[in-house]
Amino acid sequence: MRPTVHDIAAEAGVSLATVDRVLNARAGVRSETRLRVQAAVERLGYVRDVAAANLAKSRIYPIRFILPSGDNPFMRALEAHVRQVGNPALRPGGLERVAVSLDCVPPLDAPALAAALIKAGEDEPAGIAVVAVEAPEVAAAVRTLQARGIPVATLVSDLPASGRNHFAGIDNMAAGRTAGGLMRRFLSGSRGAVAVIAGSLSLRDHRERLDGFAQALREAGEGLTLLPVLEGEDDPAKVEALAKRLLAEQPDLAGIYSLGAGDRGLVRALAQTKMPRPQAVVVHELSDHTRQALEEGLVDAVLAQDPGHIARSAVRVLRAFADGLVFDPAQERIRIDIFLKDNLPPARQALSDPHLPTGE
Amino acid sequence: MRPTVHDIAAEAGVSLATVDRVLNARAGVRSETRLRVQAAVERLGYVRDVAAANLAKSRIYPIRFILPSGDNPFMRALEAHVRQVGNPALRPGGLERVAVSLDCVPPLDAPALAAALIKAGEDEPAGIAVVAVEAPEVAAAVRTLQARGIPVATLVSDLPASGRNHFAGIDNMAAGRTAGGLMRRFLSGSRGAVAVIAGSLSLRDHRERLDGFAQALREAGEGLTLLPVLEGEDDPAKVEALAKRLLAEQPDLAGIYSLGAGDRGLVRALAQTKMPRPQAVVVHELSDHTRQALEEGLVDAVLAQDPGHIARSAVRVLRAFADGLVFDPAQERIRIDIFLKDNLPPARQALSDPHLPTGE
DNA sequence: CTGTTAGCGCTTTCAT
DNA sequence: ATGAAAGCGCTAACAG
Repeated sequence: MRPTVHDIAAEAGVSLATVDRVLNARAGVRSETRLRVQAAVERLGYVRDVAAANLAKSRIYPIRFILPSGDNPFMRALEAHVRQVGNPALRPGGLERVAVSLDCVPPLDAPALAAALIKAGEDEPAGIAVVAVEAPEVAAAVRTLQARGIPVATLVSDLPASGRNHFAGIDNMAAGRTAGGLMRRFLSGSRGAVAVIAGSLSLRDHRERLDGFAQALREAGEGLTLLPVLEGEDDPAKVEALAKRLLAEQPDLAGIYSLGAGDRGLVRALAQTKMPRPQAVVVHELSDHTRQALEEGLVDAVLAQDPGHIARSAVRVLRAFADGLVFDPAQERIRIDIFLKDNLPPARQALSDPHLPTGE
Repeated sequence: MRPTVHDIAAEAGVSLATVDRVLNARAGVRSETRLRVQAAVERLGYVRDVAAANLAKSRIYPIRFILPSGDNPFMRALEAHVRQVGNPALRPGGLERVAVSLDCVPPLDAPALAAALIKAGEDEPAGIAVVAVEAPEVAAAVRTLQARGIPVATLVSDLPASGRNHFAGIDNMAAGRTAGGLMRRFLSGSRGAVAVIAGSLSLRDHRERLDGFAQALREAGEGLTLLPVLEGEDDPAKVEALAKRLLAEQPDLAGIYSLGAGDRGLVRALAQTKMPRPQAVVVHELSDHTRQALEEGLVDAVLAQDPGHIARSAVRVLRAFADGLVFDPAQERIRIDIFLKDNLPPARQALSDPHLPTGE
């Protein structure tokens, strides 16, 4: 059996309450006593049972998520996962004692986001997770929250200047480089123009992907020229218009890298065009549309990040920060997933059947 | 507040003990009473607090892992992660109440594996996780365990015929297809021979990868011919010898797919050869050697599965089976990771610093 | 500064 | 067939 507070109380010759005070670094213990307790902890190799502690505290962790509204499929998938993480009926035994609430604000609207952050902090949640827009007022809001002792994690798009506690998302520079590397190999030897369609360069993730991609393509040094970036504001209609023009007016178009959302529009343009299609098309995030486009060969690779992992990870990490505990960075690293036609995951999975207890 | 057993006892007009009996499907409750309790559960939307239940039961889950011994770097990495999952000091608040023990048996030795399985089942563990070898005696051992009520999960290499409760590993057929798809694109247009180096075809994962690869290459229909499979027994020295012969005697060698272990040998052969190197080399699993080979351009892509994820997932799933609980299949799906030079994860990460509690 | 005591939500004797 | 009461490991009043 693992040692308990009782064991270390006995070992140190003090009461439970004193042990608890030392363990939780509360004031009001003579330093000599504290040392005795700490020695006992060391000697017995005591490790706190966090589940029991939380039970005793009746502690629940209120965690607020702030996501962009709108019909970006990735964000809607993230929202669905966030709601699921917060539902105890859906994950008994899992991430417990968390009360998740969720707020959506219009995308790309920094003042609205900053206001939502401040409001989210008002009732002292255990942590706040937010898809950031890179703007001074947002960074200021994050700093204000942290000053009030509320841990903040950015999701998907980072805001390092704010000093946020954690970023749950992929390394977007690496993602851009990966896209560039794939494009180069898919285009091996051929010459031509490569287009990039972004959502908005005021999103840090989009800027970083662009930088990484440009870098990888430059290194290629081959006959590939990078066209000026197009911004489609993650809007399928705008992206479609941009892509149509591109296909019509750029006869030597060899590749397209779509690093934001709105791929529905791109896919439509590709499906309808009468011009020869570019040899390599790389997009971001798995959705019904991109999945189908991959299967049909309209798209050659999808770079993705797992929204379920992001939601769970954000909760775990914020909880760890709230409690002053360690977490495992390897487990919380969000992978850059590369999907080809051949390794597409099954479309959608529900919870496993409950395995009835033996006896029924 | 979520309803507790007290609430449902009051609602149903019975005592705590009776509620507990119904909740745990234990005998000795009149069916009329049972119905009353179940109705109360429904009405109040009661969900059991698993953490509290485990605390009350003082339950710990003894889980046994059986892995192949030897110097296969992937298996050693898996072993390291398994040991970490079982160490409460390393993951406070995480996967708690699990006592992991680990046993290694010689690779590819079915009788030894079967014996180890039977032995592992002797003291009634909560679950057993095993890297399977496909052999009748192993399947029989697994069935014996299950007949005794012990859930079994296979890791990495599956054994579906045994009726194991769960498989924690990638879809190896899809992995093979993915390798084939990459190879085709990397070789776009060129003609030549493609070699496959496996470990042993008595490992189901190796056979499945081979099948998927062959299938993808056939579909390609281009000028690529698949050479007869080589078996290197996952041994670097043997793999090196095979690869050297291949490089020397196959002048039109366009690609190599190494789907087992022993890649150290392959990398050495590639580094030392004076012949032109094949245009595309795809291997499995990230290790110091394959990572470096990727960075140096000796290898073009690494397919991988995350050993940390496999270890954690196996424990979560076995625990869910032991308790008759649901789990989230999407969370437990092991991804086929594709690593290129550009999206290599950082080499190694330790636990995050403990965030000291406020007040100290 | 330190100790006693009553619970957190659930399970488990032991009575009835 | 059902209930009362103690206790899992920890925290939180409230006394001293």
